[in-house]
Amino acid sequence: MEQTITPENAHQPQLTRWLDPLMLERAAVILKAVAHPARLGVVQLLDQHGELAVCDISEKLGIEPSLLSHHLSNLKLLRLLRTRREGKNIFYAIEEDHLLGLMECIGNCACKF
Amino acid sequence: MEQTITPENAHQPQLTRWLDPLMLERAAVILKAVAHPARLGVVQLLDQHGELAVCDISEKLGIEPSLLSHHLSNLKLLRLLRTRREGKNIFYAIEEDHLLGLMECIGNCACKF
DNA sequence: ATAACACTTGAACAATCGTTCAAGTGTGGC
DNA sequence: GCCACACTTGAACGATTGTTCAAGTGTTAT
Repeated sequence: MEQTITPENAHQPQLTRWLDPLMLERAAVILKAVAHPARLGVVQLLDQHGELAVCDISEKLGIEPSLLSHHLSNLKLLRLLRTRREGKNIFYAIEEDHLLGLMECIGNCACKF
Repeated sequence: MEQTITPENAHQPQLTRWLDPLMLERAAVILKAVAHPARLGVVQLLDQHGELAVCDISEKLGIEPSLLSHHLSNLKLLRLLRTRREGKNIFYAIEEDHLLGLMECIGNCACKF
């Protein structure tokens, strides 16, 4: 049932990269990992501050340390964030720079709704 | 527990857009909507072909029409896709162009894992 | 050694999502 | 009208996620 191509309905693909089924799986895993308001908030905060202790993130986002820790470990497990201990505190920062490109795009998308 | 800013650890935010809590919610909704291998596959196919009937997508992705229909209606509900009926067929196409920017970014991100 | 702080972990439960199936609507051909 | 095709819908149920709570580890200070 595909349309026949004529000059009027000709279509130019815009994606430069073709993702095979395995890549689609991986892409979905990464998207799911950030597809949560709290986790998006974390990424945004870390972009602003570069590095933050868990208690600071907890306070700024109004999320219980325990719940936040679960969210953070999700992101760390996928190597989207990294940690550094300094005394009693553990500082989180963005590890995967492509995350910011993603955030920028989703920002553009979300602002239209 | 925030770090004091000195020239050595100074940090430049990279995001140009600040998303408030409501926007973070919306962004998460959109991300969740695409965060599935089948739905990412649909977006990719539609970028390639411009417009496709459900039976074509079903065949190309190897997904049962019923399940595919559920996925498609998710995406349509959020106005990420649009439809057009022609005879017995219903053609789907990408409605929200920002989707492609998102796909491009997630492609870059996923290829590193 | 004890206590306080910062954070993590795991189990339990609730909430959401993905999939299947059976029944439904809309369209075109005979 | 009847049938076949293309697709949608809704209910059911399993699978995955999100959240809470109580108990745990590691660190510093006294």
